[in-house]
Amino acid sequence: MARTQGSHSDITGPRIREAALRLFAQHGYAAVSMRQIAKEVGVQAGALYNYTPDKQSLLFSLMSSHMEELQAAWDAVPQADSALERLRAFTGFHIRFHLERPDAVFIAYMELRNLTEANFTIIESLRRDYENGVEGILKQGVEQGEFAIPDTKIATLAVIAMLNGVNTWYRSEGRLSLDEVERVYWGMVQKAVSK
Amino acid sequence: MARTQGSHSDITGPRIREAALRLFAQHGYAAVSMRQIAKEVGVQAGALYNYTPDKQSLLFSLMSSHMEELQAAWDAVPQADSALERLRAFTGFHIRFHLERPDAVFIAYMELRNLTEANFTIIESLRRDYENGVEGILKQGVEQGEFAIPDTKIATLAVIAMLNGVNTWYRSEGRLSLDEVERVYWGMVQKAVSK
DNA sequence: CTTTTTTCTGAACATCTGTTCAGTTATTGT
DNA sequence: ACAATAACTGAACAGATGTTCAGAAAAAAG
Repeated sequence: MARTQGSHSDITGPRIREAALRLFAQHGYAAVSMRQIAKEVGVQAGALYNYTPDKQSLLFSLMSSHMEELQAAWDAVPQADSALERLRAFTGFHIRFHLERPDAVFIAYMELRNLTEANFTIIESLRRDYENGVEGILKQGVEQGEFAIPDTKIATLAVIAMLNGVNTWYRSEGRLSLDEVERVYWGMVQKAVSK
Repeated sequence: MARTQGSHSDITGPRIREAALRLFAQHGYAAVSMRQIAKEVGVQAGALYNYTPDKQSLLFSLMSSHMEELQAAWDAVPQADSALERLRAFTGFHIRFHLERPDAVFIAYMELRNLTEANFTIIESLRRDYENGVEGILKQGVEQGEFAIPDTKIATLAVIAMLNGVNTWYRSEGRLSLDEVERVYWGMVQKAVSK
């Protein structure tokens, strides 16, 4: 056998990325073989190499796509004038964006150590850009006298870490709605940075 | 060759655990081979099996030891009367304990997916015990009217997630001392749960 | 219908994987 | 000094690993 019925790169390509994303998130990059990914897609392992030069590039591509989508989505959110309102918007955005992509988020945080040095540098830079955006809000709030923050860098990381935590426990069938989760977290974030 | 000069289980045993801990944290459980661990210790791979029945047991042992030490250390901290003071003590304890064992902490959070189902259940149970202790403080604070928390379960996870974040950026040679880090985080935690 | 291009198979590659175990040496006990 | 035990080696095992590639079949283009 060779080319199969209905095969098309527009279909197989995305399916490979979806399978890799799910499997990497579930078992870890190192624990997942190219043959497992191929099997999930219904294809032989060799066929994957029409879509990625190697396994490492596949991981990097998934991570950089995620980080760029994150940044682009946040850039698209209209910014209010007051720092408080901007921070509230960020809290909601971050929670919702991350809950929509648990696998990608998981990989972006857990598989950094499996990137080559060059690829790691790139992903880290993207992450810093995103963090700097948040720190900008906190700095603005301090300047305008809205926030009381001894160290905006730490506060940035603390806020993000706190919000990321939602991914470890939230289940859509659970006790709380997305709106309620957002409200509870916003309450804590808002108080944490206030005077 | 066979038994080597100066070999002793009291020495080799701990060295295997240390090597495994560092390597698992650095590259991930699945990415580290028994031969790599053995090489680090200066021994052949077969010798490891005098100290662990298999690789999975080694991982589980490292994780459960960490969780039990964590719980024991927290139990040993004298508890104040007021919830506010207990929460302050917890904040300091948690930050310091975690910063002293970055590798063990990393593994305990990242390698859950590489545990067998039975082992996962045990580790999860230990983690819940620890979390319940924190939630107890928050509940007490709410009852005594010291704290304003709409959902103590979420707040517990949020506080822990925020504090865990310190491990991702803190460096002992860095800008801030441990005391300063503790003070900054306590400021945020305290405000986040207050009225 | 014929040609070209795209997509995939299936086998092969060298190397690595966790684990077992008979045999060998160092240490400990008598 | 010798016997018993503890600690380790080195080879072997069956199978999995990432990656390459000639060839074959389906789809698209002419």
